[in-house]
Amino acid sequence: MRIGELSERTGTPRRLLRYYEEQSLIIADRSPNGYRDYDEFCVDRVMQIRGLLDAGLPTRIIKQILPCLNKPRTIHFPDATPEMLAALEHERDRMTERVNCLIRNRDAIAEYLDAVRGGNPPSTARTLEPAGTH
Amino acid sequence: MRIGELSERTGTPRRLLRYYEEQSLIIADRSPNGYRDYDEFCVDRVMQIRGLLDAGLPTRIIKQILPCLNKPRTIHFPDATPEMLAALEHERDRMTERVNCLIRNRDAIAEYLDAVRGGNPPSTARTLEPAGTH
DNA sequence: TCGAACCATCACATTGATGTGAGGGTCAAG
DNA sequence: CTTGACCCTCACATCAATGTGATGGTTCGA
Repeated sequence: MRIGELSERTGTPRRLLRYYEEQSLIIADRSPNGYRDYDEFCVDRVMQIRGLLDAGLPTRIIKQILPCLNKPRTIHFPDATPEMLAALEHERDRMTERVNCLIRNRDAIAEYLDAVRGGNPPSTARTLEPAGTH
Repeated sequence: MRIGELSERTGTPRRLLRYYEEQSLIIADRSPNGYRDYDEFCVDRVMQIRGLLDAGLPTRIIKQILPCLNKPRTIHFPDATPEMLAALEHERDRMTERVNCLIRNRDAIAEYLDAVRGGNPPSTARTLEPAGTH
């Protein structure tokens, strides 16, 4: 499929698809005329990239992570250097922190909304502390 | 406390503390000499801001959210317009999506790491789909 | 009184993720 | 053959979150 279709199917501007390619997040074959030719698989891939970006990960990290998230990853383990594994562990922990922080604050918002709309103010004030971002 | 101490205690560059103030995320009194004078409470506040920023929320949104997250929020409900409540709901849902996406991908990384280090490859390949970011 | 260590504002630079447009090929349908 | 809808590659603009430095005021201890 060409870039226009991928763009429509993923809701992603063409500009960004080219950008993701430039950042080595996706690869595209080229038709003889030079047009990008995307695999069907790219649809999921792009959605995943957008999700990770939206979750706050930079492309640099996503590029590292993606190879481990490939669907048939049972087959070939990429060349996993110790440094790379350490980086992954670190990123996993950062993501956990992020999740906790997000959940805490989201719940606070939800609680506030419930209180405002339910008419009964929350009984106990809750203290919020974001995860330490060292 | 002055900006230096707040900077140290929160691990945040002074530049950013001034920036957060410019974005109306924190407020500082001024000493007669013009120095910023921060309340003790600002320490938590700044940590929270950093957590939210790190979680991917822009300052514009954080500014909207923060008033609802104040500790003694049992006392005075801010002027909650319907539009504001709707915005909060929307943001709450976005945060939920974000959380789900992060968890999915984090678990995939964790599973990969476990597999690599445990020596036994994962038995079932899992398909990952990020939350639709409309 | 002088210097070190604070603080202030202002302003320009950078980085990552994007927007936008110019200038120019490809190709199918009319 | 021409037109419209694609595609290409630059390349510059923007926006938010930061870095960095210039220039100068305040405070305090040696």
